[in-house]
Amino acid sequence: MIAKKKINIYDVARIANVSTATVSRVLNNQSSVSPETRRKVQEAIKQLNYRPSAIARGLVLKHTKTVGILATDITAPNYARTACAMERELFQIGYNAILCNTGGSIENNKTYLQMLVNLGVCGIICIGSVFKNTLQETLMLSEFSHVPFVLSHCQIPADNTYSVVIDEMHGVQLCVEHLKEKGHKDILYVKDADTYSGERKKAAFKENMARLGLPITDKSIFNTYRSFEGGIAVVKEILASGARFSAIIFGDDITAAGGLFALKKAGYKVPQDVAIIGYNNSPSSICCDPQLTTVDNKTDIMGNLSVKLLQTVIEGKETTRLLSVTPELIVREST
Amino acid sequence: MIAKKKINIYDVARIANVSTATVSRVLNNQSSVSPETRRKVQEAIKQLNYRPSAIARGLVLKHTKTVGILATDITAPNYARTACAMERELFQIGYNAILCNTGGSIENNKTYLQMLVNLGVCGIICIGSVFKNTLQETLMLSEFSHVPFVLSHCQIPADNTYSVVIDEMHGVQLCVEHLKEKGHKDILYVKDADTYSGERKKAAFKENMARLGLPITDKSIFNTYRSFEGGIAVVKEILASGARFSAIIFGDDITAAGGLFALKKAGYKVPQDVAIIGYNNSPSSICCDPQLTTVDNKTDIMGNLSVKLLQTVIEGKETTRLLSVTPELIVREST
DNA sequence: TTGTAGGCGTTATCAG
DNA sequence: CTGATAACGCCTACAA
Repeated sequence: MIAKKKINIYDVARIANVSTATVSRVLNNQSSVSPETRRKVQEAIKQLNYRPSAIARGLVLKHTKTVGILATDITAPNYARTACAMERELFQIGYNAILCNTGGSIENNKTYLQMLVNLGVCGIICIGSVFKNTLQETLMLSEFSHVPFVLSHCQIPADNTYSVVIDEMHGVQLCVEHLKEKGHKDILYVKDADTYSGERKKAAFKENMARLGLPITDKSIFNTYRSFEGGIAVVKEILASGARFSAIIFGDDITAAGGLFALKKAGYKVPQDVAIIGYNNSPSSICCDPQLTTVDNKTDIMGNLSVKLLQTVIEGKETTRLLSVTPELIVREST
Repeated sequence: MIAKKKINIYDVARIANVSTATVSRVLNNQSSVSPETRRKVQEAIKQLNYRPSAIARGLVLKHTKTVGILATDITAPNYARTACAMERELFQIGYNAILCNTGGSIENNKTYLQMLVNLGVCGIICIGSVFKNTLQETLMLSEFSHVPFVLSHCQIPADNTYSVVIDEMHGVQLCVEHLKEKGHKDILYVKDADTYSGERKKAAFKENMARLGLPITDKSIFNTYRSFEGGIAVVKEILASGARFSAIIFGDDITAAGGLFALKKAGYKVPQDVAIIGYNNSPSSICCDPQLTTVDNKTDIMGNLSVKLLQTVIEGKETTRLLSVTPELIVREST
């Protein structure tokens, strides 16, 4: 196949017998062009199957119609769902999404940020509280001061950042309250992520246990890493520790699934002997037997709101700096 | 914060006391520049914290250093993992990935393709056989003929396409053989996707059943939609149909998980009464009780190879049009 | 309403 | 080895 020369605005102008300025006007549908001329131009465009180059346009406008989405790990179901929702929404309003999977290293984060800016993004959305540190130091750089940031699940004090967060402390509160209603007293919490959000959930656990007059000791909180194996490991640790418990809240469904596995192997019946709650309402939570009670993080809403927020900022309108979404407890068989 | 003027190549040239041409040379580290000059320029770059504009560069080079990744649904674990692997690999070799979640509509697909081309991508990777139809008709358009396509899980006859596929027929073969070894005769297959790949898996099932002398009737194959609910529904249908079976192969883990759920509710013991095999080795497969035997699709390898292939094509080197990867059976508790 | 022309930030071609 | 300078494709005053 012969590589045809890329058609440009001059070709269209020539065919339509007008100037490039006029073509540009109908492209960006400005008012000041007569219906007749407009028609001619549109015809030429269609005939040549012309598409304006986003790059050339970007060069003069100082930005391309794109926004960058930074996530540490698209493989995590709730990040994936959030990113998906954002992407969909962005597409609707005519933006391209550049989805980046940073892997979490602070060096990578910076590089990606730099790349995005060089590509002329109109804004950047970061999913997850992992970005707190990177952003904290990076956003001070003047090169980033002109691009608006929307942080999903994270807040930092900088002029050009806007946040939409989920009230995870409330999510944990729901868990504790639910378990108390079910008659549980000895509740354990498994923290499975060393992030800002992980800390907040843990804090919420302590707070609410205290508030409801439930016992909290130095054997009430255990740590592990977010994964099926991490869940197994922490349950072994719990069992070995001799801690009393009739219920465990895990930081994520996949960790809970591992924990459930280990508990069953150890001869415990769930929920009769011990109740279990996961977090994030992932596909895995429904595959467990018993199916996991969990907290839904409203990924779609988070995604949509993030994009809406960014849009109003890009358009220069006045808006709030912070939006907060309320999670929901999904009660299933494990409690 | 005062929005500082974006620093450009002229600023650097001025500070370093050379021409922009020279700056450009050190930027792209061409050989023909004296060590002393190079040093001066690099110093100026660092001093000003200068970053070349990818857009301006793109305008003259006719491409930005980016590649587009098209996927129908990042929410599906194995697409997510594949995309992740690609992204990582791409980043390594200095490319930006523009990850697009098309949702599967043929219209969307086209729009995305167009967007990517307008953004000056160096290549496009499509994940999934869903793109077969879109691409079939779209790639004939001359506007796409200059950009190389790498199709993951898909093949179409066009000059500028290269494929890396997984031998899914072999995957199904492994399932059937494994089941036969375990003494099963009455094996059912559940097709849960109306894609090219879905068809191939079904075909492979028939082929291998016949080859191994196992019975195949009009009640050997059932259809549903890929999801937990789809799995439940199809098992109900199977039960109602009166089909004989001692094992079921599902098109995906999540569907298998639903099927497992329904089977257990109906009083079947797995794997004693009926064996179950899933597909894709997703996190869900490990959360099931019993844990699912499944087929690993080698997402990392698929991702890496796709990128490597694209890279050699972009670099204009000679290469194969087709790469095939072999899946692996992961035997767990459900068989 | 329409056209002319300059500029956006790089790279690449040619001279020196 | 280095420096002018013309593209690249589009937008936008400024003029007509």
